Amino acid sequence: MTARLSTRSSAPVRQSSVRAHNLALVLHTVANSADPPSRAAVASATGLTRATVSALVDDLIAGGLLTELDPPPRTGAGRPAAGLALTAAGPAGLGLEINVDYLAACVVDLTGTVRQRLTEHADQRPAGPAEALAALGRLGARARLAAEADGLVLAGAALAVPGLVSGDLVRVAPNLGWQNVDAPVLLRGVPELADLPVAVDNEANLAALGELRVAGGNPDFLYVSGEVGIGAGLVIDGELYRGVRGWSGEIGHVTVYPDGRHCRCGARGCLEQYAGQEALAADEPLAAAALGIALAAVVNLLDVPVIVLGGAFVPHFPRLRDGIEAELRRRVLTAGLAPVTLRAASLGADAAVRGAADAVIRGVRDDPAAWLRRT
Amino acid sequence: MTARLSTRSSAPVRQSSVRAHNLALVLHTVANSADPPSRAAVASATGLTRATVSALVDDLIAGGLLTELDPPPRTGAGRPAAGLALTAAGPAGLGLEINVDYLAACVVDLTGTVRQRLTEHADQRPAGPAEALAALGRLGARARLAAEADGLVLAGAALAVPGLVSGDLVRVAPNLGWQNVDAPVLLRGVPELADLPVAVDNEANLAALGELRVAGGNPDFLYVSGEVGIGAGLVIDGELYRGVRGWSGEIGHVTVYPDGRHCRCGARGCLEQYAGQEALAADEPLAAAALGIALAAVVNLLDVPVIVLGGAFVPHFPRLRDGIEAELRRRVLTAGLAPVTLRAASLGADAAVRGAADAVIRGVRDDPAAWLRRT
DNA sequence: GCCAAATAATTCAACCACTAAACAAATCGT
DNA sequence: ACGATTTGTTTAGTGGTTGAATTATTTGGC
Repeated sequence: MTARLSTRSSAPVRQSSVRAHNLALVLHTVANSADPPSRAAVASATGLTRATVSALVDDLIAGGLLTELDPPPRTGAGRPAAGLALTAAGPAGLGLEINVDYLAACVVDLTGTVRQRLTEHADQRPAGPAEALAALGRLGARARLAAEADGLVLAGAALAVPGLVSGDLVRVAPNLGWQNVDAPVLLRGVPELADLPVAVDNEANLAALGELRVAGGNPDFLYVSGEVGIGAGLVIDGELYRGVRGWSGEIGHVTVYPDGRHCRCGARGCLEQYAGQEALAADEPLAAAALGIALAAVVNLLDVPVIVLGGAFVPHFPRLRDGIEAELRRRVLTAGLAPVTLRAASLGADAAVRGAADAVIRGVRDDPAAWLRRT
Repeated sequence: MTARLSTRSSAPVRQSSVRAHNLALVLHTVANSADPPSRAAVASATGLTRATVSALVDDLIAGGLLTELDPPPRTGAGRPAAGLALTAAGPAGLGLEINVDYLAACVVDLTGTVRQRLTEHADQRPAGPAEALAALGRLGARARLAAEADGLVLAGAALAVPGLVSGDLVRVAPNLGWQNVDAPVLLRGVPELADLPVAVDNEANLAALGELRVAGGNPDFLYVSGEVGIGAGLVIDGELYRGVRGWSGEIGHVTVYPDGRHCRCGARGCLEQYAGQEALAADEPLAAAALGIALAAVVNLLDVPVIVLGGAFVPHFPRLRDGIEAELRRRVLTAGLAPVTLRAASLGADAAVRGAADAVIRGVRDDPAAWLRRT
């Protein structure tokens, strides 16, 4: 079975694209193998010939993305295989997060291991964007130095923000009081980060990516993040769905009770009013029902088989679970055909920073050819 | 700019995949050009060289997908260009639709022109699946014969059903009273259709595809179909999103009033109870508000910029518009940043059959290499 | 009327990436 | 010690794209 290339892309395909794709394919295969696979194992897993895999692996080793393991795992007859693994001392991603009451930075290497982790607790609202991001940049610079001392090379950075992001611009971050902030420029004002490409994304989106990495299992789920507001990251087929303008996942403002409580967004009956952090802290009895109603809408619309509750929902999960599941059973049309799985996130408060760092190395994994070209 | 091949596909890529992709690229370029383009124009539009385009075009002409226009459009100095266009007498798609009170068949050629159109009005519920599909098959056979008399060759058929479909199986079609019907097998029971590949999909999904073709413009929209029930087809980046199990788009059972009217699905307050065909016919005052609440949820979750109301909503659109838009302005978080466009469908009752036929030729357009290989 | 300029399309050598098959290397079992 | 077995590399061959040169066909100036 040969691949159907995505038709929508209106760019021509050359031989070099074939190589780029197959490099990524080999890298993914190695990354997703339980044990370090041999070149031959990769070949049979991918459908490429051993000759091709050898050539690709040579490139990946030369580029510092793969390593040949020293003590070859020996099994049965035949020439012993050389095990392949992702390089730990290669490209790494810098994750950054700003939120109402803390800053965080985190470095993750190609294998997904967290190599550095720094946090700074302080109210970020009074400082304003320029100052807060400068402080975050300094935190990131410290993490970078420490990581580079370990032999890592940063491939880029990603910033998690609690707000709406278009492209690289933070359009609105209500809880920070920000509007139209060009975060990458401000971050790169810190000299030690000046050379890094910086991406910006919504906090819930990146947290969802973090959960995807850790959960490992299902590549289709909705991650619901309970912070001051409620946001959601939708992962479809292992890929984050950001929406046309990048403003998807605003589940906190889905209407659950049309004539209900007034919300700070101007509407009435938003989910946030019944299941936001304040409502949860007040032991709000309607929280589970409200969540169930909103989540049932998501499942009816999108046929998502798994829902992951993260952030502030995690400690409340045991209390909320039954109520949510009851509403899902009742309100999801296809509940009888296949149940919806509900679970708590496995990552805690650092899901977003970690997801941000993950997003960077995911970029390297998905397009290793770009990394090899870099020199 | 060379293409980033989709990384998710875990299949290897060979040179033949490159050709397959570039064949599709050339075909799309010709299809989307206002005037019949020359090979040179296609080359500069795609980024391929003229040599490559010539070779690809030769294949497409030999395979009957493209035609060289006879009277070459002359412009300025230089050798006159040979205009390229999709072949009208080439592969065509057979669309089939079964609904509560009618059967329909329709043949669309590669250029998107409807070449045959047959309808049969009758209540399909008493007959049962086997008989209803046999009747539909006979209707399709008549359309096929007429089309083949015009020199068309059917590339396949697609069937639109008002119900939940997994793979090729109709799991539930409540309004028809069907359960677990293997529609392709029953349809191919009609000898004249025995050789056709038959795909099955939800009626709203296919109607959305039909609308995509006709609308031409925006490749991101939600199509909401008001039939006996309310379904929705979500088109993202020109591609239909079907959900993990194919059960997306059940907007009719999104909750709008949690303690509202009882719905036949067992839940309370479903949209269908306030904006279904019956409610519309009864001049239901809550219809616009209910639609607005449900649609706002979709936009908050998915950031869809355009909503198209089709089916039974079309005649009621002028009456509903203001009410829906008011709710959207109020309840969509990003309404202030960019408005949501609401419009009535441009296709009428035949959207689904037509979309079904379109889906078939879309398959040919997206993978012309498969068609060329067929012989 | 003829030649130059211009544009379209084709031809051909070179290149790149993959395949298939033969070959080399390294181990196990007897 | 030797064959069986499996891994990894080498080499020739194939398919597909590129780029430059070539051929084809028109317009416009003199």
